Amino acid sequence: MTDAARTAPRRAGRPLEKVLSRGRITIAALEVITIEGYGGFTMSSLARTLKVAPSALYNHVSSKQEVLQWLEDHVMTMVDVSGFGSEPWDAAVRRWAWSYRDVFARHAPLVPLVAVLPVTGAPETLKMYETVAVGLAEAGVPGETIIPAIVAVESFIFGSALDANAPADIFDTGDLADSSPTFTDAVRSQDRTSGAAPADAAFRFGLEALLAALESTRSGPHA
Amino acid sequence: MTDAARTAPRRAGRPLEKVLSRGRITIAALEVITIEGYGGFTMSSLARTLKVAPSALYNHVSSKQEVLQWLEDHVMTMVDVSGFGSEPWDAAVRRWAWSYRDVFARHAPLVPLVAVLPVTGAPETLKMYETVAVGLAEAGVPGETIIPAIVAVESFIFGSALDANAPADIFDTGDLADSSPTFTDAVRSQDRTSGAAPADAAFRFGLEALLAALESTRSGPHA
DNA sequence: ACCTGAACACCGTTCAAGT
DNA sequence: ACCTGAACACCGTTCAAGT
Repeated sequence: MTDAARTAPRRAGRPLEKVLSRGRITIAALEVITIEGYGGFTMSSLARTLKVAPSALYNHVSSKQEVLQWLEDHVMTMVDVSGFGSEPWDAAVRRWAWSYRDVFARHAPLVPLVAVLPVTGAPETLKMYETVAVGLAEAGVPGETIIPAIVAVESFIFGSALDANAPADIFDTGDLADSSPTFTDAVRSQDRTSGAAPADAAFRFGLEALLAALESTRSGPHA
Repeated sequence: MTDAARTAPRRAGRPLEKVLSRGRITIAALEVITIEGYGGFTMSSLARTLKVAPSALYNHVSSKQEVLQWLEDHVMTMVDVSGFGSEPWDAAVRRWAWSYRDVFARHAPLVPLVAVLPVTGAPETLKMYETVAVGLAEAGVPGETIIPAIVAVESFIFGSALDANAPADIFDTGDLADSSPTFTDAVRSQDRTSGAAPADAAFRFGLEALLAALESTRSGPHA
């Protein structure tokens, strides 16, 4: 008999795991949001999915905010870090950054929360940071530059995730076109390389700029 | 007698402007938020400041969201674009970007709204874009690059504005330090040039990266 | 045309009472 | 230890009734 089984004995017929736990609550939250969107995500709808009274949730969670923080950490596992250790450093960063942006474009309401998410309570997020930090260190990015670089890329990603949700006509100047001729012209002639969405062209521009800056900080004969 | 006066006659003793108008509602909203913060900003508190019943607001505004969009456009006037036309292009972009980030760091809850703010209803925002677009065009940035460049810089600014509100210990790994040695090391050795806040070091890194990318797109013998 | 006051349909959260 | 049901203190928004 294991220690765990001895300290937590259970009657036969009962489920092996508690109905309400961080894990179960988190995936229920993801389920609600996938089906009903963030607008339909309430403590009530979450409780309904878990077949429990709303008040029961508060035996396991201190607030809706905390559920969202759990969800945020979970969503981080969907970000693709597989390039680190298997591809050249810049390809790995590209893969990571694009998937990071795509994931949070689908979870835009979580973006503002990231600024308040301490890594202590977000183990998956920390795991991602560690992978990226190792990747940059092995690429020869100096130690004191790694955090500013990660934060800069991440800030760009979060802003771009919000921007990815902008309607296509957000820059249509309408009847104000006369007062903003240069901007209106720029909108008309904007780069649409390979039919990419405007948000994608901007993301590529910024990401490549950040990659070039990273490249210029590298030292030594690294891969 | 002016046309305006003829078409809008008023009795003596009445205020020259209506009590409730986009302008008045906007500055009342700013007042509430400055004093009570975004958490204290409700249609009720807004109405109280304007000495009016909450329901009265709906004769002038379709939703709280719309008030926030008006506010967002107003906040844009606080961004410093004075460098364009008076400084070298890169200094002008630097001044603009830093002040843009600072303004929205103080108004972080408005950040997610920007993705849904059409320039048609945001004349001040459009004015800012026009100034920046002219600045970049005169600097020799090609027309098709101007929009992607502005969007990239802006996305970086919005993400950085959120990041500027992060607590100082957000990257403290605590008892998870063992499982993330490289990241923990990087946090310990991060660049603190001239005692700048971590968020500032990251912002500088990213902004200079974007400026370098802009520089490399310039053509011709421009200032 | 624009205001008031009452009402509606929600929220997130708390807490006594049960098992 | 953890659940239920009722309650609380709010929200944003609508609408009939007034002027």
